[in-house]
This record gives sequence, structure tokens and C-alpha cells, in this order.
Amino acid sequence: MKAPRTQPRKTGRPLSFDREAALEKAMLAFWESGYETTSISDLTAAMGVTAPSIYTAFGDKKQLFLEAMRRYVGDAADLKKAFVLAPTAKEAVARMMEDAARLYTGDATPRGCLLASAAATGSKDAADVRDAAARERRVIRTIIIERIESDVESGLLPPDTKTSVLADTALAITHGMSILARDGADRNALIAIAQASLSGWPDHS
Amino acid sequence: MKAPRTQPRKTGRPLSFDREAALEKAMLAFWESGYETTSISDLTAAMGVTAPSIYTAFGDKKQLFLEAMRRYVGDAADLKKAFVLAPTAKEAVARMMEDAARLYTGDATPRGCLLASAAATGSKDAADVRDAAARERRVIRTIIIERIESDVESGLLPPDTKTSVLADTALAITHGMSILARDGADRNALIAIAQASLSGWPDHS
DNA sequence: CTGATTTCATATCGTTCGTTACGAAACGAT
DNA sequence: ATCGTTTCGTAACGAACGATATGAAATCAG
Repeated sequence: MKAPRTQPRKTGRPLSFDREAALEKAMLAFWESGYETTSISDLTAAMGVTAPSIYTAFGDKKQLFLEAMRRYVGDAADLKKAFVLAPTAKEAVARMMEDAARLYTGDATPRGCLLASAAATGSKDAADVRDAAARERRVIRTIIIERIESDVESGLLPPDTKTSVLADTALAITHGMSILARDGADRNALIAIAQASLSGWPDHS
Repeated sequence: MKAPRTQPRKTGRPLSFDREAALEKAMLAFWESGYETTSISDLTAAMGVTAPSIYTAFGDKKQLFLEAMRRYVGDAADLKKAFVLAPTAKEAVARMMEDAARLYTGDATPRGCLLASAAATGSKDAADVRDAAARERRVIRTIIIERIESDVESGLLPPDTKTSVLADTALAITHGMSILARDGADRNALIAIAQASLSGWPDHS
């Protein structure tokens, strides 16, 4: 498990392929078929790159997946900012769910959520990869909880608000939408679910 | 892919192991690690049965999983009956969710839902197994929708009730609870989510 | 132009995968 | 007791897995 090369070297033969584009294709392959159930052979076909080139550019399969997952989730600071800037916690969650509904039903991407499906299960050999995915999910959960707590402190939400229950319900809906999307639910159905699930929120207006 | 033997033969050497007990162990193994990511070697270890015996008793890996899945979901008629006998659709869904919360956090079983995780993703070779799991999920969905429609027709729910949205929201919550259970959420947290998600339901009382 | 460095394409490596031949062993039937 | 039938344990099958060894090709520094 050698360290992959993230920034280009000054000397030596240059990469013959677009590293970012190849990573994007790898992400889509993992998104479609999962971590363990996407083979190196699948990846070489999807990325248009030979196996040794994958290993020199990304390390090994595990590191490639982790990098693809980081690319999928994006920067957590962006999500954090969106939650802080939203007028209310409820509206922030609503936007997150609607973004998810769109993401899970995109025409150019696999259905559902990479974070919810690609490493949801697997062998013991891949336990660390599942843990990494769980860690990403936990980061999102923390961002949601903190925004809800903020609304409680500022009086936008009642003092007896069950912050973790509210956040976990939003997470459950979002993760559940991933499975429904894989089962064929269309975008409007997912958005309707998101809206319906928010009707139970305490409202400050 | 020979046909497995479901009922014992009158003649020939008898099975040296308990077929039902072995199937139970196989179910637990698939539940824990997923369909494709549970190897025959894993299954022989879990079931205490050699590979050739698995093949003579169950057919092949695919048939073994399908049989294990049928054992996991149980008889759809039982779920149907529970939904019909419940006083309201809302109460039926509440009980389903609380049963799920208990099932997903059992001490003697893996966390989460076999139906939601074991065949949620995978290679193209296993597409038919995922379809079979999706079919089981669809059966549950139909049962929920039919009970909601029944309440609308009998006046227990308002005529403009969005039956499919209500059902899909319940399914999303239940499936989402599976992922949260895998991430370590405890039983009370899941039950709280179930109850919170039902607060948005139109109530007839 | 030479040498150091890095990636290239080709051809594998050893391991594990799902699955099955094979002959011996254990049963019911006659 | 013998036969037909079925499962047994042992051993191994071809295929696919993740990952590399190898030497030629391509770049930069001097």
C-alpha cells in the first residue's frame, strides 16, 4: 500500500491520462456497484486506464475508493456553511433533502447515494472502509444537530426540542430515499417524501 | 443450478445436519456481510457444513440466499394480516416501525435490515438477486398502501390523503433506520425516530 | 547528449472465488 | 444380502480477484 501521488512530479514521464476525470469515472463505478463488488477490471474499463496505472496514480483499490468517496461528499465545510446561512434549521434540512432527491435521481449518475449504498455492507476485510463511510455520515449528522441546537438556543425552536431525534429522523429519511431511488422512485416522489417528513417539525413561524 | 431438495427423500443417505438450523446460520451470515460479500468459505464456517453439502442441500449460493431472504422476511400474509387487523393504518405502520427498531438492534442478530443492506448494491452478475430483494420491498409497500387506502375509503383518513407519499415516507424511515442501526444507533433512538416520523400523519381521533 | 526519474504496456503473480468429480459411506426397498 | 439412491469427505477444477515484476518509453535536470 504505497502512497499515491497527489501532486505532479517535476521530473519523470508525465501521466498519460486526466487524473481527475479518471477519478470521476471511478466514483461513478463505485456509486453504481459498491466498493467490494466493483472489481479492478470494472474500474479499468470505466476509467479507461490500465491496472498498473491505477496503482501508480491512486495507490490501491481502497485508497482509490476513499478518494472517490471524498470527491462524492465534497467539502464538509460547504455543507456546514449552507446550514449556518439558512434562515432556520428546518429550511436547511429541507434544502439538504431536496438536494439529495435530485442527486439520487440524476440522469447522468447512478441512482441512490454512494455514501448509503457503496459501503453499507461487506466482508470483514472492508470494515475500515465502512467505518470511513460511517465517519462521513457522522460528520453530516453533527452539522445537522449543531444547527438545530443553534435554533433552540436562539429561540427559533422550543427549549424541549429533541435535537438528536429531529436530526436522526432527517437522516433516516435521506438514507431511506436512497433505497427508494434505487427501487425506481422518481424525483417528485422523493421530494414529496422530504416535504411530508418535515410536516412533523415544530415550526417557529 | 440444480434444484435443491426441500423435502426429505424416502431413500438414500440422510442429511447429517439440521437443514433449518444451517439455513438460519446462512441467513445470519448474509445479514451480517451481504450477498456477494459473503463467500462460500464464510458460509461453510458459519453453517458448520462443507461446501458440497451446501450445494446438495440448497442448490447454489444464489438459491441459498433467496431461501435465506424468504426466511428473513417471513410470510407476507402475516404482515398483511397485521395491517388488516390493526385499528388504523397509522397504528399498523407504528407497530411495523417499532418491530423494525427491535429487529435492527437485536443482541443475537446483526444490526440493520437484511432486506435493506444485503442486496442494496453489487455487481451486474447479482442484478437478479437485487431485483428479488426489491420485489420483497415492493410487496411490503403494497400492503402499506392498501391499508392506507382502506382507511381513506372508510373515512378514517381524509379523502385527499396522499397514500403513496405516506407509505413511501414510512418506508424511507424504516429503511433509513437500518443504516442508523448499522452506525450504532440504539433501540430507543430508533423508536423515537419512528414516533417522531408519525407525528406528521393526519389523525382521525 | 547523458542520466535520473517516472509512467507506460505487457504479462503475469499467488490467492480466493464459486463450483464440482470422485469414490466411500449410509440409508430404504426387495 | 444386494441393489438403487443419496449424502458424505477429500481434493481439485477453471475463472476471476487484487496487485506487481519487468523493461521500454517519455520527460526533466545537468
